[in-house]
Amino acid sequence: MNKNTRASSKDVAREAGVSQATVSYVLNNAAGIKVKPETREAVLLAAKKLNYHPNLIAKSMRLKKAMSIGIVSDKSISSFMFMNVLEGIKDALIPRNYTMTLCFNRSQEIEDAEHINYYRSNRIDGIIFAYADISQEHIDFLSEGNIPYVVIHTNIKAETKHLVKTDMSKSIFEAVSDMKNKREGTIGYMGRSVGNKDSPRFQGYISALEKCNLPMEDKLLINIPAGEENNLSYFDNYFNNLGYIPSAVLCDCANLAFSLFKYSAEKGIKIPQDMAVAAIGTSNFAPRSNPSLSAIEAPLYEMGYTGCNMLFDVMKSNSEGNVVVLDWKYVEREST
Amino acid sequence: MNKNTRASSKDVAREAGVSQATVSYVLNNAAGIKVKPETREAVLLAAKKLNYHPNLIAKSMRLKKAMSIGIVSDKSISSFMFMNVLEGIKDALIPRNYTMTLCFNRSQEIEDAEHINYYRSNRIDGIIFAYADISQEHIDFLSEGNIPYVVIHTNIKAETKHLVKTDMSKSIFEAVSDMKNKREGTIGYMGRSVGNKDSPRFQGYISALEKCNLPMEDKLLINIPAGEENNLSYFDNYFNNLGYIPSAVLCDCANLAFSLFKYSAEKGIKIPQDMAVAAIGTSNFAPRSNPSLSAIEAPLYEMGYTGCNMLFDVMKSNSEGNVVVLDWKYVEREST
DNA sequence: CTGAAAGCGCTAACAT
DNA sequence: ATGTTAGCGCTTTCAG
Repeated sequence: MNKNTRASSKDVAREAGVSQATVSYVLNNAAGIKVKPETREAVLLAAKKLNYHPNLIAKSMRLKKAMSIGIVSDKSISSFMFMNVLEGIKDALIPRNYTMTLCFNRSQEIEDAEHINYYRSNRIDGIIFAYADISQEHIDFLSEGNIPYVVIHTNIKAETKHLVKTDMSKSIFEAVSDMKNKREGTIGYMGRSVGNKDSPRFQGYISALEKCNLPMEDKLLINIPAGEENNLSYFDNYFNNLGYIPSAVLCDCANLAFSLFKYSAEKGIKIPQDMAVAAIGTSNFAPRSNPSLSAIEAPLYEMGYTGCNMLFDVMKSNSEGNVVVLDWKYVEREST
Repeated sequence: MNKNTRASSKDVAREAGVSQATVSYVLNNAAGIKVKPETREAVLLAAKKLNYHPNLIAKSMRLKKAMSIGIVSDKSISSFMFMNVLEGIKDALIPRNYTMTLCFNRSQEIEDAEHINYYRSNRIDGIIFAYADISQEHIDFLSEGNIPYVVIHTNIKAETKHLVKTDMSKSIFEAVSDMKNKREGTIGYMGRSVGNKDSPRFQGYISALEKCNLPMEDKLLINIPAGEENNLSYFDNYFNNLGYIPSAVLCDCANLAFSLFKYSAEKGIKIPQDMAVAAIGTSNFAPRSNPSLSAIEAPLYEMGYTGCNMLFDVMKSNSEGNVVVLDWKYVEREST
């Protein structure tokens, strides 16, 4: 394991009594090359005996590939989301024996950005922007420079040809109809997105109600501003104003639902018997709350996996462009 | 910028009318080598003209260094902490032109761990465990294998020779005496660590009280279990039981303090005029709350920076071992 | 002060 | 079916 005593493919060749080329053929399972079984065995044995690990820098050099991709993210991303996307990327990387190089985006100048530098100096073969804030200007720069990249984001403003984005309308519909099927009644909605024409969450709720032939009234809505998720008095107002307990409530983020759980426990409202609760949003706590939270969740892992595979397409064929839309998932748990 | 038309140092040499060696000397500011100013100029000009970026894979190969270090972390780490540690690592990496390779720790077998593989195949020169759960067995494996590593952690159980850890006692004392100096009275403590002999937070509070000659009573303490930070009824109990508003309260995590802010606002308790509040713990929200939160914070950036520099020592000299203890910092804001 | 040349460890024509 | 060999782009002795 000592750095200067590591075995090279030459050593393996000598040990196995074959040429270096044969070692390479065997160890890489080179396509279209036939190797006698006993030769193969000998090579494999020698490699094991010498504890041989191919030097990837040398391979990289020869192949003119960095065998690594750069990951650019945003400082503010939650680690839960980041890690899940990364897991997906990772699984797409493993079969290709690629690594992830973390890039920091500190410079204002695109030219000086770390990922650009890394690409130019052959340290990475392509770039994934995972939930990173990326400007149109930046994207254009990459396109013009022929730098392989993919953007993974749930709602990106800039126009880009290589994109993995998401759609939550189907899964909101799924959640709403699930709740409707389980108990007749009305379905309320709470959160910061109430009334917001541009919010896919709120709009998803509205059109789900329509499709399900459920009544839509202002009383069923309550706007709870960001940061007020833990303020239980909003719930008092909501139920007092409504005058009854609706059969279900959809929250536009998970924390709001957890807060509602607490309120309900205090008031003796049983979930899901008296009222079902579902949330739109991804949280690592959803499976562990009491009751566990049924939620409409971003396909984080798939976004990473798909995005990474897409990047390899771009790197290989210089793909013209590809926009993939992944559906969010309705994950049914105890609260509905 | 196109991959197959990138200029090499050979191209620069030809353009400048010098040899490849001279290009290398100039671009690396090779120590002990004198180059005529006009030659240097010519090289620099040619490099700029051809938009030359040295191929780091080739450099890596020649130098027999991967020029990257592996980062191993824990899935559960908060992104705020992770990112801050990473920033520190990054700043230690930049002057050395090193990159960060992200490692996932999925395998149960140490032998198969990604960072071990990466090291053996020359993809990384060393490993930083940043807030990662690492077993004694694992550390011993690294030591025996002579694999350069450093552990960065606030409280690690395993014994390790290359460690950056922290101490919060001084800064807790600082916070307590600051609050005492500002207003006479008693200083309470709340949180999950109350009564815990092994908690550096609670113990830090206890010994700070002693040093400051402040009274210590059970009534000044309240145990608020994890997950109950938003349950304001604990505060009711606390103040009712105590019978008065203490001059200050120390919370053992930031979220608890934010909750206390909310409670105080409802009850008309002015912070810091009626009661000062400080917290032990790192939160990105502390500077932005209302009032902003005085807090005892982990030196995240410094931990990363110090740990990374330490790793380079290990890689260079095979350092025998080094344990650095960094102090937490008392950051005074509006709430005290 | 600068150049020629070797060589890092690997892969892939090409030759046998 | 396997071996020979050139060469990826760089750094660095060694010569001049």
